[in-house]
Amino acid sequence: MPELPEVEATRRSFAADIAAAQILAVRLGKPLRWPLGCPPQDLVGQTVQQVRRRGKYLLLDLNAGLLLLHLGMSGSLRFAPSFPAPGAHDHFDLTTSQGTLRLHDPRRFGAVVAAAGEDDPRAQKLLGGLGMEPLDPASFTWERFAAGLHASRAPIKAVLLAGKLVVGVGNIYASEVLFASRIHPATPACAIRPVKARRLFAAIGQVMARAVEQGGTTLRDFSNAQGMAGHFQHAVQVYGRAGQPCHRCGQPIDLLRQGQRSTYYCPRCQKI
DNA sequence: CGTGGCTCCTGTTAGC
DNA sequence: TGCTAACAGGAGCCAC
Repeated sequence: MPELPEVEATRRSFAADIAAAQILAVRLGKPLRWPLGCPPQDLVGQTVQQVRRRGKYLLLDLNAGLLLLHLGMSGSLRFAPSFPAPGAHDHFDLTTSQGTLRLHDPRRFGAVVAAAGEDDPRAQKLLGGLGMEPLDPASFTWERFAAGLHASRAPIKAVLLAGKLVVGVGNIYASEVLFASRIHPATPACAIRPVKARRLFAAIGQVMARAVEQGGTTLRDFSNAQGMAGHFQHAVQVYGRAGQPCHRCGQPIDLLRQGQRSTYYCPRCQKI
């Protein structure tokens, strides 16, 4: 579910509400992808200073540490004054003086990890190799992007998903930005012509920004921490549209599988 | 070292 | 209707 726009929409939907809140209790459900890494009691009494995002990770800055949250494939957060008893897929509750943050994650690919700070090896292991932030002009520059493309012979779709060059682009948005820039998903990154590379660079920034404005994409069940669905699914051009006509040329959208993931593209508009 | 494949887990859907 | 298999929005790890 959650790619950068969904994670950012989630962040914005509760960051102000939880700021300066004191942690009163921590409840863990079934194991997530990684263990929390400290006794839950160690978090009690700490204060949540702010909520940041790095790639698809949410970073809760505590007065004496850092809490990293990842929503994996099926995770979602909710922030509310109180909750009913936890259901089978509610695996983490952070009760604070200003409300409770609850992680719901049926597939449990998500994670909550405590670290001393961003330089803590536990945090570095997760954040260390991450690429540029597409919504941050200071980070996401054409020069670095072009150099990154030049350095890889892997299919551009795989390069986008890997998150080493640019973060936050998942399976939905990879299809969308490649369609927007008219690049075939299997094109080796280093073989993309400058004109198309320029278009891709621009499309990543624009599509991600637009999707955040729209509150993310709700294909099935995504909602932000206030329970509100996103709207970007109405702007989706190719993802999930196999067999339906291309919005640009009318040709049926096709689907190809790359590394167990499907990519949607227009065979006429997106040539290698 | 770069690259591609496998894997974790559970719910939903397509197909017989 | 019921069973089975394929597939799903992520990404670390392991072999080549």
